[in-house]
Amino acid sequence: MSAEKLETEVRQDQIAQAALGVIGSHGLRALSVARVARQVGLVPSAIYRHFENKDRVLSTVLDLIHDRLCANVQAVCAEAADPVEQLHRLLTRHISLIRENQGIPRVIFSEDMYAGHPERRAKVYWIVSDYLKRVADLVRQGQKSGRIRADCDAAVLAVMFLGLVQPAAILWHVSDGAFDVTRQAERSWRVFSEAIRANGEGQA
Amino acid sequence: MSAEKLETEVRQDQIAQAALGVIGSHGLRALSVARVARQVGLVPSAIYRHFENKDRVLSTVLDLIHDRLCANVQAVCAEAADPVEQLHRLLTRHISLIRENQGIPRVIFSEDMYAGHPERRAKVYWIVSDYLKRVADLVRQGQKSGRIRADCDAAVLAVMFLGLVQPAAILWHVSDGAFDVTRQAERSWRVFSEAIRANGEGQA
DNA sequence: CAATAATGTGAATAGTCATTCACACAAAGG
DNA sequence: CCTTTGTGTGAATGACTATTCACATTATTG
Repeated sequence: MSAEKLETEVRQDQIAQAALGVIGSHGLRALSVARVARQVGLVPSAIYRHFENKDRVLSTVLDLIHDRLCANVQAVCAEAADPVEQLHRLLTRHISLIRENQGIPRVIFSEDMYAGHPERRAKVYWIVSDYLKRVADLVRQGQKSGRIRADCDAAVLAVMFLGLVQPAAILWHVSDGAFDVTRQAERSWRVFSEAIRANGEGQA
Repeated sequence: MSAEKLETEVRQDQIAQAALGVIGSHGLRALSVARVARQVGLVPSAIYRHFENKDRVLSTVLDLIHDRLCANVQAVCAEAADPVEQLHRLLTRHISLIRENQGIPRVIFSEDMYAGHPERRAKVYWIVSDYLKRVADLVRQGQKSGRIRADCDAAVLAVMFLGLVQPAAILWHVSDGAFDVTRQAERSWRVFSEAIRANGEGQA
């Protein structure tokens, strides 16, 4: 019984998404070539028609993650004009993203991803740095327009912003969904947004 | 060539520490029984004289982590009386701890640790929750004594507190030490401590 | 001092996994 | 129509890993 023949680009996409899915539901350790193949409806050896090896699959998964993170930043830029509102929306979007796709934090935080692979470690670092840079840009815009206090380094605030989601996300998946990420995010956003608002600005 | 004979309790300790060390420097995936044995100066099969199986070793590693986290909380309670100062010191200690022992965040955040092991997942959740509960207790004391604003849930602030270190720690190890955790922690602590201080309190 | 229990050793086993290879089939282009 | 190229298959291989077992050695206890 042979699977339908599809173009290599389609398969590469399917495989990367399947891999991210497997990581999300079963962890990086469970990511075997056989498992990904089964998910896509292929036989293990077929994977090698589309990828040189497992490393390349993981590399493509990283690209996928990068794309999704960037898409969120672009989306909030289009949705709102006020930088503080953009950050708020980004927080919400970020939470939705990792809620729907647990594989993302798992890939980023799992050192097994890059232990012994300096290039991959560098790639992960680049993805996170790139995301932080974009967040910092939003902050800087807010500082320029006078909505965010200017006496704080934008980069520092960007990392803090990430800190609003990260422990909550981890608690959420360690607790197997019991921890209320959304509530935590809302409440901590209130504290954070008050803290970064420029003096004289009222609170929403 | 036979290794020195030591009591099982000593060996258990050595093995757990060696395991944490291996995870810290090479990741959870590299944690094989053989590697831990070599680190301790034993032969793989000797591990089974002291542990039923690999799972038990990992369970003991979790106990080790729990002990160290609790030790930090107790230490800052002894060092300072002011809750805000206690939190500040805890932040510093936490950073030192994970800097010296990268295995700790790796074990906690690596879902491979507990994927498919519900009891272990529960144990990790318990460790994190217990730590958060202790941090929240510090916050609550600060609220009672009027040093920390009372209009925020202590548990929410505790998670935020964890958020001050966590992304920084990850950036630090993904960047292979290039990211300046200490600087990030100091600056974000400034923002955070101002944000949680009760109105009318001056800033240090 | 003898006996017993605890600890360490090396070889063997069984399982999993990534990767390779020879072959099958289908579409595209000459 | 036939050849080439791209995609899919199943079997085989080699590496690595956790775990077990029969045996050796050392410490402890009566």
